[in-house]
Amino acid sequence: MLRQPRGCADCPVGRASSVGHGGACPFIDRQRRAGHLLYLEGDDADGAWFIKRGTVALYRSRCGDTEPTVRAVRFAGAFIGLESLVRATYADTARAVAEVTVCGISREGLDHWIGPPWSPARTALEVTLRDEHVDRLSHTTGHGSAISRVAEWLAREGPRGVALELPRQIVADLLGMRPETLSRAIAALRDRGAITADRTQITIVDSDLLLGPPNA
Amino acid sequence: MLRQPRGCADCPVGRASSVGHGGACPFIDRQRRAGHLLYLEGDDADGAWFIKRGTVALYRSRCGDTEPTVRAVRFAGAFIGLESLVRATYADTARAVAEVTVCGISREGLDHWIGPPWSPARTALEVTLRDEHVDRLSHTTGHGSAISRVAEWLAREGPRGVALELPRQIVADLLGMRPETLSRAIAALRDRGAITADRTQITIVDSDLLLGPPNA
DNA sequence: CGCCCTGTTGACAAAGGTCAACTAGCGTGG
DNA sequence: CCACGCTAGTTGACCTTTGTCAACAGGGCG
Repeated sequence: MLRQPRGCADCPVGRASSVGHGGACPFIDRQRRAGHLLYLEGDDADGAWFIKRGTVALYRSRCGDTEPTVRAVRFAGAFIGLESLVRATYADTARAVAEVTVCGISREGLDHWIGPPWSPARTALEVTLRDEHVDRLSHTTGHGSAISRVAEWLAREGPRGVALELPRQIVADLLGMRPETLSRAIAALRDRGAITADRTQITIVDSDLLLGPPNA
Repeated sequence: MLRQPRGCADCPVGRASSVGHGGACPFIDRQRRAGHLLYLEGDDADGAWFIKRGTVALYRSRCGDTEPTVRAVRFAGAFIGLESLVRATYADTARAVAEVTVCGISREGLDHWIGPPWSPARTALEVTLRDEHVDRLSHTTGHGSAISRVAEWLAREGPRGVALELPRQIVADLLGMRPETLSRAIAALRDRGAITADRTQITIVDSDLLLGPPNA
């Protein structure tokens, strides 16, 4: 049996690993200083962390253009990097806000720890992680003009046909704007030649023009 | 063995329930018409659904004041109401956007299906659901003035001491505003007498004044 | 002790919210 | 089957809010 750091029997991860009842926790704890970069958005998602002490900020950049903004903060008791289970790359950049203690595990270790594929809990976890991820994409937090948010959303959801089915009121809510503003943004993209749109459907004509010129 | 609807062997939930290998899926499928209310924010969270066909919109109201807005949309293959595992009440109102087929399960059934407490996958799922929920609270999507968003955030996070530890830049990102705007909002709340604040810490003086008069 | 970084304050501009009028499409009922 | 009315969406005008740019101040760390 591995020597476990003190307190692991009280830690949710330790408990789930039967620490104190003959089990060994596969997570390895480390100290990181304030500002330490845990992982970078877009890097290979090769592991996850459990935060034992301290605070971690999750940054995400919008479409690669501007500098990333904080999309969430994680405190002691949270996991970060769990997208390793369902994605090839990290969805965020994780940085320690203050000094932290994090317990890390490799992707393989995580895969093994979580248990067999198609167990109910793992299935629910994976579906939740995937949904959470696409939510975040829509939810480009206010930053960016209404037109660019609509354009990014269309570029992402258009191919899946979603734009055709959802009422404008719901789309406006998702993008954090008023129906009137959405209508104007759609009109602007139509004038730009990127889409054709009437009040019942939207078709992407030119993907380059969609995201291309915010300055036109 | 229960009779399973066709296609359950291909459904993630069915697979996780070993349908086709002697298992029975505890979820029961139902048809619901467009606009059907599946559950209401604040109601007892007494079960979850898996969306087999169609689209469901999740609405959430801000602090009870205005009418709810759509915070997310769930498509076929998603779960809704999984917060039954970690919360006493539903966090959102779920409404069918178009005609849907949803497979429902009671809270007890879900608890049993997900497997024993303190299994690794269930632990990770529960932590993820809880974090997702608090994220959503911060993430009051743009709607509402800067001052009211800051006030709600302070009212929620202040007691936990979070406001004291996070740098303003991060708080501003979380609330979807610029640091300058955050600073002005804090100054306005200080002038209102709701808080005392200098550049290193914030103390709530009068909770009523915080959320109370948006018209003052 | 001084520099740098974070936060604050001010003035201005622009983006988006609000209110109102109008139109198209759809469902309902005669 | 057609007409009516309702709801969702569009467009216009105006105004508030917030973002932007710039200068400044306080605190912490070297």
